[in-house]
Amino acid sequence: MATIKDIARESGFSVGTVSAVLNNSNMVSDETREKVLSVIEQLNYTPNRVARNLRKNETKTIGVIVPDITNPFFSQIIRSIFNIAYKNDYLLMQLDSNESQRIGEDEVKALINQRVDGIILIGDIVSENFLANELQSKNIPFVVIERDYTNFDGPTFLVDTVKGGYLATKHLLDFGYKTVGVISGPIEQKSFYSSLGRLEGYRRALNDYGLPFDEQLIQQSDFTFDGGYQAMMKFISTDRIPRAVFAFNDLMALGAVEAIKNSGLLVPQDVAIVGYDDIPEAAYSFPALSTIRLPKKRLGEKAITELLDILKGQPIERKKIILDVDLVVRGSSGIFNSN
Amino acid sequence: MATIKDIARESGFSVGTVSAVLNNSNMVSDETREKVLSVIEQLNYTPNRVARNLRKNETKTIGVIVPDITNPFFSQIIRSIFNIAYKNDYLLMQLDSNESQRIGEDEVKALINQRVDGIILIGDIVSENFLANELQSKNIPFVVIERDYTNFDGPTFLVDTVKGGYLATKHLLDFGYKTVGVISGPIEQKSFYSSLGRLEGYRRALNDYGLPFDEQLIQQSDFTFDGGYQAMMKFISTDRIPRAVFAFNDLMALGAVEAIKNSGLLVPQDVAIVGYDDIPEAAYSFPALSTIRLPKKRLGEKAITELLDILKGQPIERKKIILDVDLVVRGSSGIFNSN
DNA sequence: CGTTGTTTTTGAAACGTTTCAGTTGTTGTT
DNA sequence: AACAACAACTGAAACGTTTCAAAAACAACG
Repeated sequence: MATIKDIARESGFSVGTVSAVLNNSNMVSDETREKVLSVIEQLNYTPNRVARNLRKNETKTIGVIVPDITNPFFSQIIRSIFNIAYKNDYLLMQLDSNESQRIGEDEVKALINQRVDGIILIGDIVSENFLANELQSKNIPFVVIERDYTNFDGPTFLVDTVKGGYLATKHLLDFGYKTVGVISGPIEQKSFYSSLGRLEGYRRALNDYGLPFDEQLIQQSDFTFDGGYQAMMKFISTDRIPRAVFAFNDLMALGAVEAIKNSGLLVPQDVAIVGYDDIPEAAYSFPALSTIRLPKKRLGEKAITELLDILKGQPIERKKIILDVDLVVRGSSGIFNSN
Repeated sequence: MATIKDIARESGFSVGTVSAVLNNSNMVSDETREKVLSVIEQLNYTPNRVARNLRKNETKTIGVIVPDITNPFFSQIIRSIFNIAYKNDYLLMQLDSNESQRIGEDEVKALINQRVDGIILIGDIVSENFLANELQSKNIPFVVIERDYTNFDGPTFLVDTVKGGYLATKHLLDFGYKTVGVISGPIEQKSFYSSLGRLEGYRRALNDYGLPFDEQLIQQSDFTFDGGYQAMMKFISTDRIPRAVFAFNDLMALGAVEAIKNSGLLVPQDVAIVGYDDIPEAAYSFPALSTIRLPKKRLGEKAITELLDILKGQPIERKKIILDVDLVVRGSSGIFNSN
């Protein structure tokens, strides 16, 4: 492959001049520029990014890690990140942590070795400690999406999960249901944005309607289809099946619907269901799933825009951005009133 | 960040020796190795990949381009590629061509500038010409998945689309249906693997059952949910609605199901449906969709394995690998017999 | 026709590695 | 004690750019 030296030799100018042409420096005469460009054309030369990267100490590359690239929720975020990055002449190095923190931390190290210019962590990729020691203290530019680290106050992009929980619950209560079952994800401190927040919203809605919080109505599950199925089955095996159920993600909601159907019951006539995430499946399932829609695209856009700003040298603002959510009403929550 | 020179200075050895330690050369004494490693540990040194890349003229990076990263079909392939690449110390540079050949070709150029070690093209990313002039003639190592270029006989990984079409059609014919409608994608030469092949399988099945091919029963569409909906509506507005329909992908099949339901008809009682791809939605929809399953994971694994072999210096075999498909029977094709 | 100022071009250093010919040190053999 | 053989280490070149001080070329002026 032709190098800048070949261009210099063939065109009769020095490498410095050729480089100036390549970088549109205005310190080069039009005549020279023409000549150099024509030789470049002729030799089909394209600059070696690796060499440039070494010299400029930047790679025009951003690392992105998600827990599961197969999950449409993440791939939609990634797509919006990619589009903006690409427009700004950045490419994405994209890794999948397989939902494992160990792998995730390994991957962050690999990205640092590669000298990516910045990193975007989506979801639960690394531990608080790792974040502090390997990322913050080493001054690696990075932003976080959909994970709220207690001791990190840098750029974080979240979604109003409490409001989401509130909206979903209120929607069901508005039909007149007096008890609303919950199929939650794992409940631990670190998962505030996936479970605790939604649960808080649920409590507030109950409270606003003067209804009591009943521990019995909470089934803890694991965010999978099967998990949702099992959890719903537990409800069904009970003497008092909740007539309305709020599942903390769509996959579990779909599992719950399946369980209801298999038990000879109808959605929403016997049990009304609301999910969370608005994955594409929600629209195709039958009955189509009422759910909470997150601004996935905007989440990605905000995050990459912020990261690019940081890379441009803008000081890092300590901030957590919380985006709004809304309710999407479809068939699964129906209009049946229990009064 | 510490460099190899810092390690050399601190440990009292030369850069050459430090480098030898880093590369596990056996030309260094155990004692020296220990000392060097301890300094590395102490200074928290990690080698700069960019510099190494420049010197070794390799980047340990593979570029992957898909038409739409949001499509689970592609993201599943990518995941299997990623896993194997990562195990072999390669990272993925992943781009999305937005279904546009112009963008796809642009992206390939960007990857070449970045000096990725190899490229994987999934689906219809670049034109035949571009493939020949920018990839083949420049000796860039690459493999192709799910696109059959007529003039390219290098490593290509396909799926037996004719068999897929045959299986889907035969499945419907086995219920006793005498006419099977088709909702195809765009029919053009380049799209052999998406439409023409399936159509060929369809014809063969009809033929085996002594049934005539009827042009009227083919609705050309565009692989989207809406397209499937519209196409089915056209069938329905006809005097003779086909009692069985084979849609060339699951998205169109789901759209068709929606159209049928909205017309007050039932699946599969009134119209039986078979799709193609086996996307996750197929399992969650109601009724769950019978479809043709492609070995997505194996497709990715075979492709990346081959590419890695090429990068290891193995001669490029001129070959097209065609993987097998199978039929997944679910509710949408039912067991209703029209006899 | 010198002087000054401005524009354009040059040449070499630098980025952080790997590689390899050459040097030094050690051990063994005669 | 001289030499050979081998092991361990060194030092500098090389990878292909960008950057920048310095040189060269040109223009304008008195």
